[in-house]
Amino acid sequence: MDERTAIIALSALAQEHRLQVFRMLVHEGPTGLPAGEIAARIGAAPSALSFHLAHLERAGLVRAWRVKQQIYYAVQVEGMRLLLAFLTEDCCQGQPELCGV
Amino acid sequence: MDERTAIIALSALAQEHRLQVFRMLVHEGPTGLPAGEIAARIGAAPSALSFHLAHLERAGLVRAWRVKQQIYYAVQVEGMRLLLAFLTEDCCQGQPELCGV
DNA sequence: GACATATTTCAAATATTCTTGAACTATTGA
DNA sequence: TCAATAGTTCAAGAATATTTGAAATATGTC
Repeated sequence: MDERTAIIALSALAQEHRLQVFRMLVHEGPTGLPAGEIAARIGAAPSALSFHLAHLERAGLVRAWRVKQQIYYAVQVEGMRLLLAFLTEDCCQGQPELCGV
Repeated sequence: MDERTAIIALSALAQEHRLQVFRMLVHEGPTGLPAGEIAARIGAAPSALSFHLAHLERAGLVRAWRVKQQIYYAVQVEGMRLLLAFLTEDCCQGQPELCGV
């Protein structure tokens, strides 16, 4: 992961509604939830939610697929994993015992 | 960690200069670097850097201490650890094998 | 005390992000 | 084909965040 991508992912998570959505999807796992159900649970307008889901998807943190009229969203674990790895990369000049990560 | 705190930490990292500073400090480890050295390395104005360092400190991601006229900054690993734990909390309804984290 | 150095604070200007509501697209079922 | 359902897109306005430069603070040195 490069810095630009990491900022897209971090800014995707650094917003109240999107963080709630992300955590909801992390909790749900691979089954995912349809957009409308997510909007109802966090109490957001459909268009606002669509904006937020697009940000999370662009960041590689969630993926989407259609089932009949509904669009399901689920967490994309690989994206999360890459982000966490990027943040802890090269910790303490390669001597992680120094900082305990 | 609660949601509010997580958003402060994530938005601290979701900015080009601050992410550069954070990664620089992760790399340096507990020794840290003085504010002026950080500003010089990323090419930011002192007042802008001060603003960013304050954001990172408020987020609990770095800590600061004075040595003569200089103020040193170093990564605060516990803050980073708490954030990463928060993001992966309750993954897949407690069945992490479902999503491979 | 006077000056130099390192950094922070503040207010204004600028830039970016978020919300809203209306219009639009895609899919389904009668 | 028509109407209903589920979501998305768009443009405008509102809210937030960032940069800038000047002034202020804190510490150390002569």
